Amino acid sequence: MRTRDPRKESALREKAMAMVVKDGFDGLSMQKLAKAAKVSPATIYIYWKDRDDLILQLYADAFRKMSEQTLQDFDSTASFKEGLRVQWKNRARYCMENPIESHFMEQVKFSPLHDRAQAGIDSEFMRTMKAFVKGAIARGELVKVPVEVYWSVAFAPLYQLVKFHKHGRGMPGSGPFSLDDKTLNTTLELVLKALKP
Amino acid sequence: MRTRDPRKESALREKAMAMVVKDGFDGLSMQKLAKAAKVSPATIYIYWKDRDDLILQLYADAFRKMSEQTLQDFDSTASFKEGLRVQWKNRARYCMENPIESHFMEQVKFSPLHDRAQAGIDSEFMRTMKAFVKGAIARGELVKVPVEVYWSVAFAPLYQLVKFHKHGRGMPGSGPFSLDDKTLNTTLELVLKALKP
DNA sequence: CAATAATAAATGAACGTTCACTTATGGTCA
DNA sequence: TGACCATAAGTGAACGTTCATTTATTATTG
Repeated sequence: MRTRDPRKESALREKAMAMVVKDGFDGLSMQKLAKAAKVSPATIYIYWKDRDDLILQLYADAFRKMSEQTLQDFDSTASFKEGLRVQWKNRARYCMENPIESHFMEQVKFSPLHDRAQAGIDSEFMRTMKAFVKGAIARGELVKVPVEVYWSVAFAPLYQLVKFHKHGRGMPGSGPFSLDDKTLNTTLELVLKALKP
Repeated sequence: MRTRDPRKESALREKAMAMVVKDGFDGLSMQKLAKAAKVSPATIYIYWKDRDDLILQLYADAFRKMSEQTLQDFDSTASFKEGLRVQWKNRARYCMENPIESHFMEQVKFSPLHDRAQAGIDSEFMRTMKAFVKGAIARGELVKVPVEVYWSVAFAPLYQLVKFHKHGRGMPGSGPFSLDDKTLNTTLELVLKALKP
């Protein structure tokens, strides 16, 4: 029995995400992907059922990786402030170190595939995050608000900063922008201020 | 000389945005669009140069409308708090009253077309927003931070709430979610707290 | 009548996917 | 050890369909 060549699969994964990031989902054609990864179009269908299955699996794997890295060194018994700080640092680091993968995730998030992509994921991650919020509220370290309000205030600013960074510039008409530790901390402090009871 | 039928153009505009919202940019095919708007495919090319031109013009018009509505009743001499409140209310109202149009804008924003789409826009809107921020900082009503940090904290939470609302549910695994005035105000208060010096 | 709107039909290219086929390899038996 | 076989990996060319766009022609109106 012939064995699979793992380099083929990883080449396909890499090129597929790069194509989506560069040209959107329109830009991901199976034949162009095959050419970019130097395999036959038919080979893709050995690894994935079809185009959607490929995208969905790429998303699921990226999500798993992002989740793990975001909760690295996260101590659920620590204070809210410390917990959120760790999550911010980790998430920012993940985005910086895996720009294509994280950009790809964002593309899926804002596509009609997002529902199906999220559906196939058992989210330990989400459960941990929610427990963190509930605990912090119970201990009086966090203003008592619906979880959606919390999420919007706690993380949306971070995502926006990362988006500015990825784009290389800030507001339209502004000069170049690069997300450094100082900017990240400044923003985190504002968010912590907002969420303090 | 024969005159254009404005109903054809508006049908095309409406159906085009609806198709992008429903199925993403993959889903916007010129032939399907023609069928949906009950015109010949060739008719589309009377109104727009090509597919990209169509999308770019739809975006430019939507952006203009959004800008106008966001700054409706906005008084640049009022306090920062009141100014931001007006902007939030207006923006939220625009999104609620024009769900397809605003969703379409978001799709463009997260697509590779975004740069070209923004490039063709003379943004009076952005200039007003920036002047508002600068003035508020100068008057000591707003914490002194880079404009990107301000933007991330001041508006990203609003966009996230609208996204939850459009999606009809909050965090994955949570129940239904609907953005009401109370939730909007709660979040705005948190943001104002964050941005107060 | 001149000019433009609007169309039906057609264009070649690109799409996702499959088919018929070849190649490589771990296990089996000598 | 080495020949052989079953099995899955991998391929190039082709499938029918749909894509964006154009062409040739007709319809409408200032």
